[in-house]
Amino acid sequence: MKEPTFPDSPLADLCRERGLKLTGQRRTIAFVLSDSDDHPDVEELYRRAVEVDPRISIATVYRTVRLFEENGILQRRDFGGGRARYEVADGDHGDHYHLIDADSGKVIEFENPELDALLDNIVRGMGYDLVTTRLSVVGRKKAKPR
Amino acid sequence: MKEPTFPDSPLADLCRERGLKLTGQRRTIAFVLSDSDDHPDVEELYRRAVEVDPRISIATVYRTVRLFEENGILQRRDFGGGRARYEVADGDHGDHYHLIDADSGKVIEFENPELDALLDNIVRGMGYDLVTTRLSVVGRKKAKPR
DNA sequence: ATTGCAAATGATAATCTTTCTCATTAATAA
DNA sequence: TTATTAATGAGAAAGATTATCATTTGCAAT
Ligand SMILES: [Mn+2]
Ligand SMILES: [Mn+2]
Ligand SMILES: [Zn+2]
Ligand SMILES: [Zn+2]
Repeated sequence: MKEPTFPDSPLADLCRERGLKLTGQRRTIAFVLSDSDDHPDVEELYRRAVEVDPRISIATVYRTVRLFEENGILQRRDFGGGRARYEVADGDHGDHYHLIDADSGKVIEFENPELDALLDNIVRGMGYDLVTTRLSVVGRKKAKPR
Repeated sequence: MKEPTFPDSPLADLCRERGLKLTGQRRTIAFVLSDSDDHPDVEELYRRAVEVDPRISIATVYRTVRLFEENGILQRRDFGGGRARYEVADGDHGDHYHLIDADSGKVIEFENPELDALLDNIVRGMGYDLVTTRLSVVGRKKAKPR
């Protein structure tokens, strides 16, 4: 029974700070997430987690992403493939949006303070406070103008 | 066998124009859709369709919304309740966005040319042509300032 | 108006993602 | 170290959507 050994990730610390029980599986999933800079779905997270510690079930991955999301540790994204995708909340960079390449499916992140402000103003103008923005744009690469 | 009788809807005409076979069921679903000004999901469309003509199955509603969407007659929306919702493409009003009331779930439509332009510019600035914008904002009604 | 045929439909099975159940295991605090 | 309480694993169940296939129907050509 070889316990996998790896350092506690920033997310594992966050988990502890929120008073959540830090189990081996959560430590593993937190490690995998901290190590990712893309937007994996649950199946992909499971694949990565199993590589770190085979003693993990997909049910636990589902449970853990839900728990982390409820605690503001993870953000759930919907890029329209039928499965939820996840990324660390407030990673290095702050709030951001996503551009999806129509042909390759590649996800490109971007920030835009003007967009932040405009959305906030629009919603305020309608008598509401902005709670969540769900925005992704699909684009097709322009042919280089010769 | 009483055939339900109702006029051909604008969507039924569109269906014919695209060369799609205009079956009784499609005529009914088109009628129901033309008659709706909200964002029904498939179950709700089925309920409304059955009221017009009981000889219809939910499988056909699923097939028809897919067909209509593939042919640009309908737009599919995702407001995050797990089921797809539909509305007529290019109805009376042009492109628009959706504000969802966080407490009631009510969907409020809005247009904003400045937002249209900004998104277009952002995407273009990243070397892409804008194909689709998927945007909905969740907001909470502001307490009236006393 | 009839006929023929490809396409659509109804009923239901299958699929896919996510959640639930429950017996077993493990994390934390005393 | 032990006791307690929550988490886990494996698989069943749920919910939405698509697929299957025998039967029906729209419609174009007679
Ligand atoms: Mn920003
Ligand atoms: Mn979705
Ligand atoms: Zn991102
Ligand atoms: Zn709308």
